Amino acid sequence: MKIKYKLTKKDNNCNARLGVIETKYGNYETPMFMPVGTLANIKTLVPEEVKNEGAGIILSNTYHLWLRPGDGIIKEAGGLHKFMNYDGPILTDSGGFQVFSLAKNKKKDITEDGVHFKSHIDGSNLFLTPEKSIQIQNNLDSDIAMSFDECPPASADYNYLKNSVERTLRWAKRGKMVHNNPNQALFGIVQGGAYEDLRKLSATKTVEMDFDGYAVGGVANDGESKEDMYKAIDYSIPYLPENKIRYLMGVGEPIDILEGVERGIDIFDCVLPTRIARHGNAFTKYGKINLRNKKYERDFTSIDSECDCYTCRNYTKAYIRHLLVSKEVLAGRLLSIHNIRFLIKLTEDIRKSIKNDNFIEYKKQFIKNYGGCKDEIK
RNA sequence: GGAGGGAUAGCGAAGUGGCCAAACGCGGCAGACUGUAAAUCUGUUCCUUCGGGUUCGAUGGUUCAAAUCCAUCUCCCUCCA
Repeated sequence: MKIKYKLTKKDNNCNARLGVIETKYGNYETPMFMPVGTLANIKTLVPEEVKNEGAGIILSNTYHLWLRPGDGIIKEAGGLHKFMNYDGPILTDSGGFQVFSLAKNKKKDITEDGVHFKSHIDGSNLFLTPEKSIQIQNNLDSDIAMSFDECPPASADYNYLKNSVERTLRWAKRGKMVHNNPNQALFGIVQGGAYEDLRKLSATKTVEMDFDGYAVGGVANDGESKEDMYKAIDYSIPYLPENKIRYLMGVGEPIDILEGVERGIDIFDCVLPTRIARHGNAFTKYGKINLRNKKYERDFTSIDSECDCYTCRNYTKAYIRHLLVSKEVLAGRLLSIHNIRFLIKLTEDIRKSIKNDNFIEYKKQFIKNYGGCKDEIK
């Protein structure tokens, strides 16, 4: 069955909203954070561990799985869910972002037909098109497929963006035309940088094609300012229908999630919680902390005494620091569990606050704690 | 007893008259990370009141100038008796 979205409540003071995503795996409330498992795994974790922290939809990636092991193999395995043992909803990114992130500073050729670029694995020539991306995602049999878009750098100028937006619209149409998996939702992606007219153009034209959901893309890229990112959302949201999911791609800083929710975003994904975990950092309500720091050497308390994650219930900062300093993989695992839980708990609290009509107050309080008084976490 | 080799910053290790406060690696300390080429990358690591000060086993010497040359001493390693 294809996922369905139901809007259940709109906030009185801003664009924040509550919703439910109905799937064959169960119902999931939004706003929601989706952990990223690019290569058919949430790095260092097994599905049970991700689910135990409250995860619903997770992400995986067309480009990476196309190259390795190959979407054909995953199809043979019975689809991505079976292949990776995740019996929950999976959203697959289209590969558009990889063209941007992998081929950055390298040879790539974006044509009307598609994108020629080089494999990050062996340098071989690759050609990805909107149709190909949809076909791969069909083979993966994800629950939500994303349109193949161009994700231009934040530094792109107006003219470049305009052409890019128009091409991405044509790509979206082509992808939609070949998409024929009745159990798979297909989302369109709004581009246009921080320009109001381009976002409007991209959003209205994408919505005209009638996708199952809409994403705001091209944000949080290389040195983009926060203001531009918020503008990108503000300029897109007014043109998106209320009864469809709105997805802010790639965003996962706690404050950005709050800003996104306030502007009307429903779902988020980000590599940040798992990446910074492997690099020794933990989210806390007082900001990010680096567990490798010497000050935690004899800190025999958990990362956050109020956190209900597996890691905080069982391990101390001193222990995690020891694992980090010793380069033990368990450190990255324990921190990934905590960080994923932190963002999921954040969205749970956000939902609660919207239910209680005090989202703006909740957001204000969260931001006041976060960033300010890091030492309180000790 | 004899012959040779060696001692360099927390550790390992380059350097063998000036460009040396001394490469590089490790260790230490810190930072970055937003649709994952990331269990990665970057910075920093003698002291300093940022003017400078004190270093290359120790002491003395040669020289305008010494981690680098000479002398003596201390310790370590290898080989021969």
